[in-house]
Amino acid sequence: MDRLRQRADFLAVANGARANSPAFVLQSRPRDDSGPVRIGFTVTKKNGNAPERNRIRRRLRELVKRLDPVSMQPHHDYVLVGRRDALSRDFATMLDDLRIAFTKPARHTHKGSRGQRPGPASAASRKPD
RNA sequence: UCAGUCGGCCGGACGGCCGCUCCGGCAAGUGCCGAAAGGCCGCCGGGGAGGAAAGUCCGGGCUCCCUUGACAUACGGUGCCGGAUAACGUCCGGCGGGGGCGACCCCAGGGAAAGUGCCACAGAGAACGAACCGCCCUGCUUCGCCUUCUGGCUUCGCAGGGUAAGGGUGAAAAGGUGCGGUAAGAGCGCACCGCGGAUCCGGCAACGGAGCCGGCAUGGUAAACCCCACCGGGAGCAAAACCGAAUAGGGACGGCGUAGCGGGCUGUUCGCGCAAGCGAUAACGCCGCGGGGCGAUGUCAGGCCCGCCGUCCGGGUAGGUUGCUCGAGGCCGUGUGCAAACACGGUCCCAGAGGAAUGGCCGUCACGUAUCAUUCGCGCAAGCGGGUGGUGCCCUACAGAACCCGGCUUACAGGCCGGCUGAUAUC
Repeated sequence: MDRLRQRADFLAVANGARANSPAFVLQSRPRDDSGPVRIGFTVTKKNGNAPERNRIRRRLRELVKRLDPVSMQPHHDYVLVGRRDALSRDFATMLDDLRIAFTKPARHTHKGSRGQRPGPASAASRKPD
């Protein structure tokens, strides 16, 4: 799994499918080549000052690390857009949110319709595998 | 002990699991990604946010541009004196003014006799120095009284003059206080204070002190214009250097071909001319007796230009690499200096990311805080202070390096240390 670094890649993914969650928005886009899954992170300035933005990005990155790689579609690009709730939301709950978000845009990949499914509010803490 | 003041320091600790990034060493398929430049992959060891990394307000280094090297002008900045420094608007030590019992704190602190402007309201008057109420004198008139006198005292008013003591206005009223003086007054005279001048003494200087002289003349405002002195070329690491595609476009050479196809422009007639062209012309052809209609925003032939393939050259973009961390560097010691700081010696290498690493999730402890229980001391009591334990909260404030230094400013939970001052108590 690679990181997304070029600005052009971010712009391309931003036009793809979306899945919303209280702590983040997941954007995705299939690629033509057979490269690995790539993922990038975006936290805008309206989410807080620099230490808070750093913390949001680090928690999101840790979520992706903990997630089983199987749940992601092969040769797709993903972008996680952070929200302010990512600072305080329970980590195990966010992990469930992300797992659900990854299953969602697989059905609507081509239409680009924004699937909207908030994660379960009270999630039992699950073992992160 | 309490209150205060100044300065310095810290800004959670330990552990577990899983990671990120850089450096060094070893290993390394000629492996993977990419057209290339270039990048990625293993193991071991080590480093990895701050006192403000922030605001981007000053000063530098460095890079490029321009030449401006100097002077002048414009613009901007600085503004008591001396020192420190690469430099500064910073720092240190003094001076002057103001505040505080004091330690100590604050100061946009050059020039108002170069010039211009402004000084609201109130007030008579606010700057080529002012008489509103007063006070005083003289003349005239008038009321009353005393009287021997052409005299004296007194009341009202008018006119002329003197006056800055008193009242009133104001942020500020023309030196202040006292004594003398006077019709009443006034630096009119004198003493002290203030102000100004030159002299002398101390100090590198800002400035301070002394006696002498001057009778006071220059009100405030320069964070109003201005004057004086000093300083300043511009842009900034997204600077800049190197490598460098795809695609489009530029140039050179070669190949194929000089034919066909596609696109664009030209396209009438007559005369002269070999032609290039020049001149004339709506003037041509057909139908029609004619008016008129059609050919015609047309077409053929011909001419000119562009388009193919390959190699190379040069410029630019995406992208990549460098710049990128050894520095006016940190720590320790010695010396000089009141100090800021400087010199010498020793020692250490201490973040280098680039959609941006330095972390995520937990556990234990400490700290803080809220509440409950219990206990101790003081007290009649209400209550106050302290200890222990449980639980909850915050599980930490302000805040994230972005080329690098020196400063300034601003933000900051909580805590530690030291100097000094005042008050109280005790000896």
